[in-house]
Amino acid sequence: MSFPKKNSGAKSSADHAYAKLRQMAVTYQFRPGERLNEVWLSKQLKVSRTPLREALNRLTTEGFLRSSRNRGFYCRPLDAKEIFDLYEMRCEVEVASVRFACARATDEQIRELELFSKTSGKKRADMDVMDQLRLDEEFHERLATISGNSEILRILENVNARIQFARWIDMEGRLPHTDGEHVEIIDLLKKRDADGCAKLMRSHISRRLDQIVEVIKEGFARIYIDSALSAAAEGRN
Amino acid sequence: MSFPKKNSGAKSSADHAYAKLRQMAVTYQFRPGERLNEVWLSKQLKVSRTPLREALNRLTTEGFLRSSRNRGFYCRPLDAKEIFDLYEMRCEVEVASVRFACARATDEQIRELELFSKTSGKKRADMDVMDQLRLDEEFHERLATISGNSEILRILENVNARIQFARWIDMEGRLPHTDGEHVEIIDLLKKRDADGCAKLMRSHISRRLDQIVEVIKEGFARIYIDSALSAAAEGRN
DNA sequence: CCTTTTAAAACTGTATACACTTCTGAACAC
DNA sequence: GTGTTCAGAAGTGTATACAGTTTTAAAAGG
Repeated sequence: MSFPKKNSGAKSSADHAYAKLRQMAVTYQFRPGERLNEVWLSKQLKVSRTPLREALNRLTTEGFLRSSRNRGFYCRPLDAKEIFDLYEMRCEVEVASVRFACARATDEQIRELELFSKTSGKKRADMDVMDQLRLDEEFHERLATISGNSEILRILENVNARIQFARWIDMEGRLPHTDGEHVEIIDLLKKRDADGCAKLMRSHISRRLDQIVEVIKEGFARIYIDSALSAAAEGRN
Repeated sequence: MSFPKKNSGAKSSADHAYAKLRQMAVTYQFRPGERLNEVWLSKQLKVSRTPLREALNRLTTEGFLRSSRNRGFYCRPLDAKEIFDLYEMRCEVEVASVRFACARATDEQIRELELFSKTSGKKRADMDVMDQLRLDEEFHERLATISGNSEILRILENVNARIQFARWIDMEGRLPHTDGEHVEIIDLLKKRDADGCAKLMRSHISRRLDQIVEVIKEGFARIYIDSALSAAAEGRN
């Protein structure tokens, strides 16, 4: 019974293209619904169409792109309903995550999480919004890790990436009391208070759910106005 | 703003390969850890390696296969921990699903679900275990549909497929009182009793969670004994 | 015997060629 | 002007060729 060993560190063309395209898709550097030209992209990324299409296919099954027969790949729409569904999903996954962590994380693991939270709390002051957001994502993904359920982590990573743009819009200006809530969660984790954790997590996440339509509107403005400006600056169009 | 239209009905080579391979992977027609030879598979499925690899990649990101650089694709292991995580995940997703359905499904949608449940309850008697299992999956996926959250349905479809083999093993012999529980759920749905629904669903799903290790053992036996027999019958090996 | 070496075979990852579909825009009809 | 037709351009889906890696198995050495 020979199970093949894990991948080595070397990065294939397909992985390279995947990483780059994912970053672009997550941040809506493609406009919603925009068709992606494979030949053009393969020139940009300096890979041939075969590994490029591998990356595009992967991103499609992960929900970052869409595809249509004989019409290729295009950017996912910026859809309020979809973002709403993802927020709801995230809420449920996170509640489960923190409950399982209460039941299963070791004291050591909780201490590590606390250390991470404190360290990042200090760095936070001189960071831009996107970096702060990524720090928050990492906190929650570490929590999911110590929940002991790999599938929860898997889903959470996907959902977080797909709502990142909306959260980024939402966070700008209105700087969050994220840190305080993370401290509270850790305190309840230490006490192994699953119900308390769950309740706090639910309110933490679902608080801004009703703002989504507004956020999406602002999101469209960012995508179309910003990219129109930068396109003009680059002399395109 | 031109959003490309949805796919037509015609099936591409890649889709054909995907459907076939998914079926094989779900039911462990590949042995856990077994390497998949692309040239051999492409001959079997009568498609070239390009669409074949597209299908293999998709199945990998969906969790049905694994891959390793320069060593290609191989069957996912039959891993008790993974199945356990998936069962846990399913439980949380289903509880969320039925709660949302309580809050959002129309009376008409609930009636349709009830009709489906009654119809399939009658057919059940003269069906084999796998078909009964698929009927149960369809009930839960219809429920997820009327929960109104597309992401919940998306996850549930993936999880159900990935635990199908384990559930199939688990169901054989011990024929389930699934129908009765579905009726109960529908009754509580009609009363819009979200807490009742959630509680019932949780017990419905998590009941057999502690049996998983046994199920996996039996699963290995099926895979290796059955396929050894069929291989012998075919004169292979 | 068993281990090590190593050269050929097999296989994967990527590039490229080609067939078929969709898109574009000019010519034409009204 | 507006709408229609249709041929060429552009683009996607698939097959195939090729380069580099891994596997195999036979030979060599202990």
